[in-house]
Amino acid sequence: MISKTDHNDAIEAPSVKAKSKAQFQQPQLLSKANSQLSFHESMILGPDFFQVDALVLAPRLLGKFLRRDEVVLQITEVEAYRPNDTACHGRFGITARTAPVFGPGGHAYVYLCYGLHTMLNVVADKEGVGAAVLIRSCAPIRGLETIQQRRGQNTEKPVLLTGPGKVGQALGISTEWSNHPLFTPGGLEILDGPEPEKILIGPRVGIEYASPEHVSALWRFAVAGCPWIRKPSKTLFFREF
DNA sequence: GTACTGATTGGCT
DNA sequence: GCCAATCAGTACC
Repeated sequence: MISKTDHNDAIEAPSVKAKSKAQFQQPQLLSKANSQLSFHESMILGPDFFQVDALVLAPRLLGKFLRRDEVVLQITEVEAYRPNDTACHGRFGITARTAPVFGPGGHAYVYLCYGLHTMLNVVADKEGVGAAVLIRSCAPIRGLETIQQRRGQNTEKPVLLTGPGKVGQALGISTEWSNHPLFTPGGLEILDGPEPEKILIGPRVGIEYASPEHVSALWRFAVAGCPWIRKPSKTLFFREF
């Protein structure tokens, strides 16, 4: 089920595919990018979109839009976390913190990392599975002033949301947003967006504690040729779809 | 109850 | 490249 949400721009179903080859702009061309990536024509993605294996959902989330009020971000880098994955928070089983991970796909899972950073995940797969996709990086599309205020940046600097902590900060979310549905209008939403032309894959970041096969698993996905990706990009390489 | 750690970031050398 | 910040969650006694 897909529903239209944008109250101001109630246009007919957009030709999302037609825009799918839209180029991702350099930071200094942000204003131009805004006019080209017409997120406002996009529709909210329904629960079915999310209720697939995290490895399937992760690359599909690239290019999609995250919206909270006036702030709109475009997803450029993600990581998949799966059941029986020694790097997944679900490995602890259902706890107060991880309960949303085991809920039905399409909800947010937000947790605090290092006591300071709020990390946004999109819960994947069916209820009870325990899978999620971490949103690692985003391109800012709308609400630059709000983002800069939240990040304490001056307006001269480009807004680079190249890391999960920065994404959470730009959206202004806290752990209270954990378990929030992403497929209902209002609050935090995920909207359809253009598919990236090429995708990079590589190993996930910061999970050295996991078992070797999970440390080396290529479950990190990023939009190729896009500046909003956490470095080092050496660990990422092309994957043709 | 206490101890340890982390899906990070930004500043300093 | 190195390291401190900062605290909820988990493990263990």
